[in-house]
Amino acid sequence: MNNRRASPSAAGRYPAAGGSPWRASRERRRDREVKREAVIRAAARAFNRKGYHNTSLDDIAAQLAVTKPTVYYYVSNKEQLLFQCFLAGVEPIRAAFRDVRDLRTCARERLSAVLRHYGAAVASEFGWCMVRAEDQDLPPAMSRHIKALKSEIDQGIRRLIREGVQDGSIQPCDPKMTAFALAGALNWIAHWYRENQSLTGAEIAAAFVTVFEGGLRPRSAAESAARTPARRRVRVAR
Amino acid sequence: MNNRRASPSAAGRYPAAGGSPWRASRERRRDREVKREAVIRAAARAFNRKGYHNTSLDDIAAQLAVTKPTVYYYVSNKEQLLFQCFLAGVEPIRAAFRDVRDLRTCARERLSAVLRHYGAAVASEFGWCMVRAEDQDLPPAMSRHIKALKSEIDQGIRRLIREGVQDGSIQPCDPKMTAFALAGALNWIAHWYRENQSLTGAEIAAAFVTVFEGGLRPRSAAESAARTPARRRVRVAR
DNA sequence: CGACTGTATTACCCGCGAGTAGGTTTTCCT
DNA sequence: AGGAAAACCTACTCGCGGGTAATACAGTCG
Repeated sequence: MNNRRASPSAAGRYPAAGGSPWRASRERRRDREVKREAVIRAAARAFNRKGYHNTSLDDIAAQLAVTKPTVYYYVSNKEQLLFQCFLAGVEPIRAAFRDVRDLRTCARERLSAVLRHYGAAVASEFGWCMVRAEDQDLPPAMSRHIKALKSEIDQGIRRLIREGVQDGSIQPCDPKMTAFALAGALNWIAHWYRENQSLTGAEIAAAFVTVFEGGLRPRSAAESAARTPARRRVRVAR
Repeated sequence: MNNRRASPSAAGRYPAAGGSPWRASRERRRDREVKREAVIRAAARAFNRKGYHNTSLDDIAAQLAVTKPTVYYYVSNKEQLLFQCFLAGVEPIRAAFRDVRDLRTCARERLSAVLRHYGAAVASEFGWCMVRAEDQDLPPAMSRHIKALKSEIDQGIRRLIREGVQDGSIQPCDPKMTAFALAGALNWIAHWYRENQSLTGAEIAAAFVTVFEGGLRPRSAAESAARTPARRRVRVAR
């Protein structure tokens, strides 16, 4: 009765699937790339739902209404599969950095733009894989590659922060720690966000950016008042 | 040559261990609780290093210089082990909420205090387990328990935020999103922090709190200047 | 039509690791 | 001393899941 891991279809049965290039019509056409991408996407969704280790290749195959060897026909192994999901996840973020490079706005605004795209990417179907692809699960070569890409993004954020401090659009701060805080908050979205939620990834990212930019401490007029807050009643009820 | 998962000692060999109640001297004394806690701690460290699924009970046993059945003598199964690590991880956070409850300072300062403890807990040896214990890896009962505790903490943060907005010590904001952002940034520490790093968990948490409180946008005098930043040279070199 | 290529399947192998049965040694108690 | 209980070990079982060998079928091209 404990089916938190294996889907009931794990071994043997291969039931109907969602939207896949195979579906009911038993066409055996020649759209290699399309099908390969469908495999990656199905894997990403499964990893997202149940985690990498709790997802078998049988599960993924079942999602697509095919058998396990078919999956292996399109991808060499499970690690490769995770790796591809990762790449699909980071690409939009790298694109965000490129898009923002030529903007003439202050660094803080460029950073905000990147963070919004970042957040949207993390909430995407590849978000889980991008954010949580553990290097311990992958062979050294892939692990290095992933680390390099992650580092590139981290450095990009730090640089924008440094530029912001220089052009005066960002409060002086430690770029490293600040980058960790920002990226961490956004990465964590992958842990709790599920599709068909009230907010889209972009909206969440926007809300986060507002928090980051403004900070918790009130600004301007209200500030001095808050410095000496009303003596609070200890042990508030409820 | 690919030893990213299995330690060389996985099957058969049980080499010497670090600090454990067993060590070389073959004492078979009656300190049940001490040893049980040692098992939990060893598991936490292993999970932290290699992840839950890449850690076998043989690994944990080897860390303690005992055999797998000995581990089972102190804990019923692997899931229970992860669960215990989780509990050990959350407890300090719950304590932080209790400690702060009677403070007479403004809500923002109470929140900051909680967040500092929170960050320190995440960077502790149980941090990984607390933060990343996936409900998909655990039986429904444990999963529910974990979710309840996590929710309790989330609600605690939201409440402090609401109180802060009310007493004027925190900028008006959406408590839910703000709580997610704060907790996310701190939780993420578990992904990159390793012991014997330059900063302690508490220091990192303090740095984060500073970022959160102040926000990215400059305050006071500098602010108006930053509103119309110097036209930046597009395509900055390097 | 028949051979060839690309696509998918059935039916397997096999190792790893969770979990256990049952025996052995140590310590404690009377 | 001697027996019971606690602590620990050797030596297994067994299923899950990654991966593969061999095969069947479907289009395509000569």
